Amino acid sequence: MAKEHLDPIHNFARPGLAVDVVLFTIKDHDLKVGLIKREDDPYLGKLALPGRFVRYDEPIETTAKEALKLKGGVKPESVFLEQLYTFGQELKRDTRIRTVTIVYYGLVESNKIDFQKSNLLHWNSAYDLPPLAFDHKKIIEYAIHRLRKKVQESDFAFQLMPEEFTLSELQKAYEIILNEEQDKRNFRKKIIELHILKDLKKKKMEGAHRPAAVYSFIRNKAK
Amino acid sequence: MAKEHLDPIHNFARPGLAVDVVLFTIKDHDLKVGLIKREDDPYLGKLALPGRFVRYDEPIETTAKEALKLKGGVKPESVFLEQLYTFGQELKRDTRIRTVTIVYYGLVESNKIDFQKSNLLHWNSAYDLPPLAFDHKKIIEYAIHRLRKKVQESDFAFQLMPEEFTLSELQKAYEIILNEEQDKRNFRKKIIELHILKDLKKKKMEGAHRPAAVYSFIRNKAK
DNA sequence: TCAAAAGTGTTCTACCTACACCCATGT
DNA sequence: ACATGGGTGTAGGTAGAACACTTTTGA
Repeated sequence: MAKEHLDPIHNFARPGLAVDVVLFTIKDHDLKVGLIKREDDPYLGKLALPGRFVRYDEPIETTAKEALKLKGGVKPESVFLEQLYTFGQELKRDTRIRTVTIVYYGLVESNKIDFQKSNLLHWNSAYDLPPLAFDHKKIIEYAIHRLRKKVQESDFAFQLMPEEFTLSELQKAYEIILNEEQDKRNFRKKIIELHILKDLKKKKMEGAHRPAAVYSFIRNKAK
Repeated sequence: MAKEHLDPIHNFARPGLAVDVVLFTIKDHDLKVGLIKREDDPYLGKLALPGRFVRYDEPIETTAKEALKLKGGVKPESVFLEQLYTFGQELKRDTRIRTVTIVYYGLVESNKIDFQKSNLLHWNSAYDLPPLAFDHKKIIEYAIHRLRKKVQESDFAFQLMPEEFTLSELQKAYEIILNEEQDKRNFRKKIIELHILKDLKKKKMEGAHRPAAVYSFIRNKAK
């Protein structure tokens, strides 16, 4: 077979390749997503997902972590990250240059975020979004969908819990993500049977009511 | 904020961006995957997934379809296609150039393939793969995993059934994909309750046994 | 003693699994 | 009449959903 069957990779322009990150946390009893204010055209001044172009020698997950660090002021080590989807259908997404975007979504525990210093990210409710740049609103909605699926079929909600917590606190996190109330008894039954909790034999005294048992997770990595 | 915060998209080399396709069909009571023989280094002569570099103005799904057409000799209209994952961690995947690969997987009904003329694709058993180029073996295994999940939680196996078929034929397709036997009564109960089959009120006479009822699918697109 | 959240079991239902025999045909 | 695949129902187990009262504390 002759040369004309080769991909002429050196002979045509390559699209730009970017990574955007949908970063979630739970704060003020709400699911928040970290957004930046764009400083460039197009969509100058609009809120957008933090992102970054993929450098030539950079693994794409590294690009995602760099975007978190540089655009979001968040330490990547404290973030659970998973690839969501790659968007490259709508050629008009970025008017500067034709760009394909690999989107990751992530979870951070809210007390790992410096809400004072890191004024880079605007933490907006994921359930009440203003108009965003590009198709980022659709992307966030898709990320919520995947996050819910993941929470329901695995045991990784602990990504956004502190080291020690009570069952009621864990239940609240589930309720915020799933956006619906959970039955207390069924919830506890389900969680206990996962055998991922360690009873710390401590009580959390808080308020004028019976103190709650304190737990930690046995393992510290999502499966 | 000043210029140094801009992504210097014009100031650094972009990675190459490619699409590979894992194309499945069922033939000879086996799950087959369509592979091409590489005509370039690296891995010259090895079998690999059909793929193509993304052109500057080409939506990525179009790239996948072009790869099917040009590298595989398969009409894209007859293929169900879904994005699988984007691989861009291992920088040594392609020794010519640093490349990120968006992988799609697809299903074709086997009688839409011209096995004579289309000698471009080698239809290898997905369950007994020879050594392949790059990390394509791992990718195919991941695609099988997703295919099984998709088949179990949706009703899209009809993507690889002909227009008219019997319940036993459909069951065989499921068994090949899931790689395990299904109970005949339970299988029929499940399928009937999906209400996606139309009884064509015909009988398929074949062999020395009771003739089978012939069905078609009510809708013709995967959800 | 009251308010407020923690903690705890049982029943019902829906779905999945396992399993065995008769039916219609060609030879 | 027999071999071959087509076609059918029931019983048991499991997982999830609904549901209400007692306990422990601080004020």
